[in-house]
Amino acid sequence: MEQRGRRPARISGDDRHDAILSTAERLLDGRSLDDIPIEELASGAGISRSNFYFYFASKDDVLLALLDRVITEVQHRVAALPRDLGHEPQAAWRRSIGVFVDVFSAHRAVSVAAIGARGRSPEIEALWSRSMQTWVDFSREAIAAEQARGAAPSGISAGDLAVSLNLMNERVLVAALAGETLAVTPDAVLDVLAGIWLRAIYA
Amino acid sequence: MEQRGRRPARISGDDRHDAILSTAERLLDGRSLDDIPIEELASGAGISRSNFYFYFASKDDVLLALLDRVITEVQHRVAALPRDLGHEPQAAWRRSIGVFVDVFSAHRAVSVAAIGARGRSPEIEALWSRSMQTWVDFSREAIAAEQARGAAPSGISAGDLAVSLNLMNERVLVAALAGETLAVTPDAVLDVLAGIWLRAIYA
DNA sequence: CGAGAGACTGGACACGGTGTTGATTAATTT
DNA sequence: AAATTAATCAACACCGTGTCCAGTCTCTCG
Repeated sequence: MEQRGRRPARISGDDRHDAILSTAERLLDGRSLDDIPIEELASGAGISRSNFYFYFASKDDVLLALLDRVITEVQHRVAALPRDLGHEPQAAWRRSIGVFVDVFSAHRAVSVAAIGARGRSPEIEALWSRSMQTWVDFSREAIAAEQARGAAPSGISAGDLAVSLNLMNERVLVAALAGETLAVTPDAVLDVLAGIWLRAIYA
Repeated sequence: MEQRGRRPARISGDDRHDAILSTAERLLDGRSLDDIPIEELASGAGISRSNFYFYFASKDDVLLALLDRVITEVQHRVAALPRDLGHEPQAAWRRSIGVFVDVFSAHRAVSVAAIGARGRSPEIEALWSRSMQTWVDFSREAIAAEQARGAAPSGISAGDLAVSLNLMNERVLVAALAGETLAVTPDAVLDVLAGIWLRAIYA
């Protein structure tokens, strides 16, 4: 997602780009993106407000880049997971869910901000739902396989289960990370989610 | 509601108030609140933009009023539910969930907009989480009772289960109502949610 | 070394939306 | 008919975004 037309040696351009990103991630800790004027992102990165637009088209564009990093990390770790559940399905499910909990927890501010920005930014919405789609597909196939081999009952379709459980994960995790009043405590999240998944899938 | 006739000096005021509300609900069908300028709410209600502020402090204030109506309706119907599950617990759970699905589906646009506005409006956030709290309390106690009488296993705490399942309902329902690409079809929502609740609670 | 190319700045500006003020009109009470 | 109060609107001040551009700094290469 980079268009590099900048042959010349000066590297500082990329530095600035990254400086904006890290400034954003830092400021995002404690404030919502709406409350952060572009001026502040720029000055935090040591450049002027006008020059900000040389690197990003908007604040949401910055958040998009930030989210992209996080999602890439998740995808890598998900891809490294075995496609079938092995002989210890319960532990395998737990490990899968653990990937999300781990990565999103490690980027708390970005995750929370990105979910909040879904409503106003089509790009963020698109990136997010594209990723969700792959995770849902992954889950659906695994559930279907368990149902096919008779290990799981088929009262609820694998597709509906996969969608609902993934949406639950999203919401429960964000609530915990955002410190909402109604949330599971962060260190219990994995246990609770994994527990519900197993019960919902194997009944 | 009373005070019909010629007595009250301020008939038109209340009319305007309501006109704004219904204009908002109408416009909300298809557009997000951000995309609706106050000017349009005002003109839809037959008044000038400035005069809008005589009735509401902001757009979010309108949405708050709208949401309040919906939540009041839910609370009434929830309150009418028997506090214990009777001799047909499964049907009782399904009925409870059905209340939410029914009411929020009947006010699709408002529900979706309100959830989206939680991020920026503390009042909406407060109203919503206050309501969520009562539903979570309701569920938690019912689950705890089932666990106490040995009908449900206690591997996951009643509190965590109640929070997670309610958050799942919120997310899955909104996804369906908003027509997100990743969603359960609206008429399957109740079956799927009830199915997962029962499995998660009774394992 | 000095010229040319980016990178970068600061300031001006148009725009769109929000929220406020104060004067004004209309309805009602006394 | 005077006083009161509700309702209304036009005009204004404000804020953040995004655009533009003329000018400056600094690196690199011929």
